[in-house]
Amino acid sequence: MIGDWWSLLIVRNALMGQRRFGEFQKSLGVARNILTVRLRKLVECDILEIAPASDGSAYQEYALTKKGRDLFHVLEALRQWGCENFFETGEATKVLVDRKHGRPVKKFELRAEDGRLLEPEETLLQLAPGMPGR
Amino acid sequence: MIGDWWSLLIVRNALMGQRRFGEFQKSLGVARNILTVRLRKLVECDILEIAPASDGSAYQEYALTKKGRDLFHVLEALRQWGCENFFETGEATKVLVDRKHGRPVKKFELRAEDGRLLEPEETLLQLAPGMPGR
DNA sequence: CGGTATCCCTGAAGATACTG
DNA sequence: CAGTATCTTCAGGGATACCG
Repeated sequence: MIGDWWSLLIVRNALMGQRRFGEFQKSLGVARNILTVRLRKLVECDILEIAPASDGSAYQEYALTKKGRDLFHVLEALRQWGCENFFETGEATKVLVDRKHGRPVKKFELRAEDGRLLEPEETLLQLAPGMPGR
Repeated sequence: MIGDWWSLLIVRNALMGQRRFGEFQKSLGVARNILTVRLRKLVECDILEIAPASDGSAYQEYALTKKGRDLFHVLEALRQWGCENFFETGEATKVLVDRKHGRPVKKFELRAEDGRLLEPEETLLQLAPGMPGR
């Protein structure tokens, strides 16, 4: 249900308060057709539910259900794992391996678009260009 | 690092005590070439490390590092999420949606190969045919 | 704004044969 | 037993055009 590229990121952003199609689309940079399918699947799985727009506009919103909010613990465990194991030494590096043979290619640091090295707490939101979840 | 189809399942099985190439291969049913690449990547990421075979055979084993063992918390959060949200009512169902449009196709139950309905604690090991992790 | 429909491409995974 | 090399398939994702 949440093993694909985007679903867990959508849930994460929903936990941060996002509710609208356009919010998810812009914050994640996901293609709109994909987002449509992911949102529908999450609704079908009872992780999100459709709610009337809170701002009175004609559109709908996507709200987390209990099952969806419960995923916080998974996200939090993942976040902690990342923080403890990749930032305690101060190095925010990412391992790159050759896709075919799994051999190391290079390691690079996670930097913001302005070149600044990212702090741990930022990396949940700001990821390297080309990675999902920006 | 662990977002692909197999890596987290390999770590899970490693947490259950598996250490050998062949053990992972048989228990997960993953293609051997893929397993090679995944194991190498996990080693490169410092989640697994290569150790001499404990049984004295000429081969090596894959042992979890601290970073790898720390993933237990992620797996455990995931397991609990699954148990609480999909088994508290007694129904072990899986949602199937159309890949292209995300619309519901059908729901089916998780059954063992003999047709018996699976208990929650079994589903971490026994998944429906066609799913990874068997 | 919030989608839907269509086309295309890539890369993840599988099958299979071979090897030390 | 534990891989490696090669080929193939296919689902996931992206781009784009269109719509109410």
